[in-house]
Amino acid sequence: MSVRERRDRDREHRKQAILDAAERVYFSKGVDATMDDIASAAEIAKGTLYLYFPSKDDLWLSLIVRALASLEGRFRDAVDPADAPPVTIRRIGEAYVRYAQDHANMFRLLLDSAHIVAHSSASPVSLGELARASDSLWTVFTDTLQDGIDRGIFRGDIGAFEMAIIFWSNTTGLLRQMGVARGSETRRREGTAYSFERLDFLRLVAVSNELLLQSLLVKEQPPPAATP
Amino acid sequence: MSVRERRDRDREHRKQAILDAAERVYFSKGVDATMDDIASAAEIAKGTLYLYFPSKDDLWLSLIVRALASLEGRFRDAVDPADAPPVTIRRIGEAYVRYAQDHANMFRLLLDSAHIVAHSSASPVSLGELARASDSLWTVFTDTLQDGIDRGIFRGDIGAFEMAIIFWSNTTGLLRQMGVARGSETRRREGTAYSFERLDFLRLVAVSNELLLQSLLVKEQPPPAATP
Amino acid sequence: MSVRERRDRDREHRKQAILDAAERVYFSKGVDATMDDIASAAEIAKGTLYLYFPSKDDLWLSLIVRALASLEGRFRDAVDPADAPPVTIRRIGEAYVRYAQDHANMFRLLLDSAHIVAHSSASPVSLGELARASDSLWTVFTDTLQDGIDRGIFRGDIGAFEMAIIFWSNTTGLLRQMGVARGSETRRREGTAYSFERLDFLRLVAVSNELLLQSLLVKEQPPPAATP
Amino acid sequence: MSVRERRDRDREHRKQAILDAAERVYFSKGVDATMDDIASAAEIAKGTLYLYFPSKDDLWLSLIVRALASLEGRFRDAVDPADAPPVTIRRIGEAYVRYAQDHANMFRLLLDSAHIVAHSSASPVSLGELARASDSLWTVFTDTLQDGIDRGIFRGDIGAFEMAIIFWSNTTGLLRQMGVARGSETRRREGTAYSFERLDFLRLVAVSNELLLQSLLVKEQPPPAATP
DNA sequence: AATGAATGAGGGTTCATTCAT
DNA sequence: AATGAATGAACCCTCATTCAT
Repeated sequence: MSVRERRDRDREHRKQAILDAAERVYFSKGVDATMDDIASAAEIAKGTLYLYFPSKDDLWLSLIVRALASLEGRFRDAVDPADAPPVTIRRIGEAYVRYAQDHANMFRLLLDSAHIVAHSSASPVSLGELARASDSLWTVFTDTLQDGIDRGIFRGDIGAFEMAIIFWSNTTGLLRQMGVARGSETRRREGTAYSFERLDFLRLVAVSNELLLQSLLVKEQPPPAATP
Repeated sequence: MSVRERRDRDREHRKQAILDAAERVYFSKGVDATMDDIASAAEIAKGTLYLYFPSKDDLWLSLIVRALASLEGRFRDAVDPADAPPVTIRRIGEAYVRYAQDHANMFRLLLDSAHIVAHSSASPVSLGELARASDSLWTVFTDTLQDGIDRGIFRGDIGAFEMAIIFWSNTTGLLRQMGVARGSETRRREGTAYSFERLDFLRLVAVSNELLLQSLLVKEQPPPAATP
Repeated sequence: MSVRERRDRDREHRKQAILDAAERVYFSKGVDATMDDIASAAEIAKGTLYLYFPSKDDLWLSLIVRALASLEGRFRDAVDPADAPPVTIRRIGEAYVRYAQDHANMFRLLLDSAHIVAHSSASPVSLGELARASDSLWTVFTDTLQDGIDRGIFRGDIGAFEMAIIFWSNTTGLLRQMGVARGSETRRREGTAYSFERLDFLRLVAVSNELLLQSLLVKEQPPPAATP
Repeated sequence: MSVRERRDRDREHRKQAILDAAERVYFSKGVDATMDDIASAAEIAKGTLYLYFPSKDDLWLSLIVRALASLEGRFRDAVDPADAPPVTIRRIGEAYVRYAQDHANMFRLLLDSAHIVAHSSASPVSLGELARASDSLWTVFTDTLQDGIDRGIFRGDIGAFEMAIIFWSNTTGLLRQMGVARGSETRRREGTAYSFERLDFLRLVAVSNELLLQSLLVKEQPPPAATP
């Protein structure tokens, strides 16, 4: 049994090492990176890749799953049961932004993931893992929101999952634009009228999330007379 | 002179017909569609494509430009100078959502456009056209917002362009998730805990944009007499 | 009849104009020039080319024929019946060298002609014209040499045609090397030990032809006493 | 270490086998032979070619380099230090002619090489190898001539390299004409007045080289007593 | 388990030639 | 006669995947 476990652990180490290499390669070449690129970055033979991943698409998917898991870790670290739900939501939002900054390439991969998945012919197994990782990530978020609803802090007329999507989409949308802006900084050829790159996206994220958050709070009922 | 004009018009018709074909092909095969695919969809020889577009990348870019232009048309139709700025913003938002529904494939193309541009080696000419189309689109939006700021209806502490980005990112982020959900409806293999596809994204868009809008309005109504 | 003649002359003019264009294009692009290149240099439509030449190969062949004819003109101009054969031979040699200098591109074409002919699928008609032009050119040379042999000035143990080939090959070989050298001047990347380009090829031509010429002369038996 | 050596040797064998195939293909199709032609002649897949040569141009260049090296081998075999320089020059000339006869297709390749190089976009590495092979070949020739000059056997007023070029051009020019003649034998459609193909080119080479050689010898025999 | 040589199906692009106007 | 849009057969090269060692 121990032999079997040992083997499994070694195998897992190898897989992770390959994914590390794939991550580095993704950074410089994006999804167009070839299996040769990955193999040489991992310092193994190309054929060996196929001993650990059934296909290129599955390899990318595994990398996405890993990125989702690490993002989820950040989310979980941001959650403190002692905090009030709105505070936790802010913390998660900040954790997301920090992740996007700290792991710019993995964040880029997550942004690309829908695209990658859509064009991939990965195995059902990998797709299932992806779905599970994705669900698990959303859970952190929705649990907090649901808690807030249950405790009467957030409005009850919008579902927790709907709220989660609003926050997620807003933040991701902004961070994505930020990436586009970054890209255009270096690739720019002709001037455009608007300068994306001078905007302070991170402030925008904070501001817009705060706006959303305020709107989702149950308005503290002011003393009866005060309301018109 | 008439001959020349006639030829130009025919040529433009052909280009549009090719772009129509490319649009259909994009719908089924995405950016990985080949020139062969496009040619046969357009019912012309592959070589003919190169009489109208210098390269595959340029063809995609032209398609993106066309999509941006048609979206801009929708935006402009939604603008009525008689409306108050907040109303116009709502109208534009609704127009965007309708566009995403009516032209799902073109909307998907717009979502992919950053990705496409990033990986393209299109001619500077095409890239310039894209930049122009993009600017032109943003102008509709920012002009309205700026007008609202100037008239004291929107807060003055956030720039019109920043506001535009907030709205754009929020709406686009949600619509993108909606696309992901749609996609997973057909590709789904294993159940996920959350059912994206049952959400009413369009209501989410309306709700979240309304939240943002309310937060951007100048709250305090000046004393009645002060308003001209 | 006059109408017919007129038409023929016009047609010939057109052909020459096209060949002029082809010559210019050949100068800049070599044999890889496309029919589009030639058509646009000639300021006519591509299809029109096919009204004057049955194929691209035939067009190149016609150009070669024209180059041979013009070289032959130079040769004939160099011949003065009053001159002694050795003088004429020198004159022809000089004319050849001058032609190579004055019409570098046409000379290059002649050097390439064997290559072009070998890979061409030109019509028998064009090939026949080429053969005739080539024969005609050689005639100028061989007639002179034969005359010299008949008059006892040149050795009788080598045929006139053989002599012609010796001169031709020697001169052409040197001029060809000169072209290679020229080319390498601009294309050079790494130093080679020998510097072709510093050689005075034209002097080499003169020297080596003179050597050959001297060797072909019947040694004037010196009057026993007078010559040292 | 032995494994590595073994692999290197195998690899070299493969390269040579591919070049052998390319040589055969060149014989029948010239430079226009396609990679498909070469691959099927070598009985390997097309993609495999690219494991051994970075591009088609590089493959042709390698073939040229190999031809130059084998010609150089012939030259070196022809050189016997015991021979007097004029004898060595004759031997080299004969070796050249024999090479042109024994390896007609490789000789044709060498004749085409300037053309090929001019139109190639081969890697600097390949171009460098070509330059080195070319230099090395010329060295055999020029060393002998220089030796003759130093020993007072050849005239001192013409450089060794210039002499080499004279011989080379003369011989190559004749052999080239011979090739043209050969070619026309098979491709001939209409009779030409002169029958190249009946000429004894090899005798012409010998004769003309002898003429050149005689002219380069220092004529005046020093007074009998002075010679050692 | 690991290797890396070999495969071969495409993909984008070019261009000589044709043909309807 | 002249046009130039359209054709489609090639061509070079790439790269995910396989398989003998």
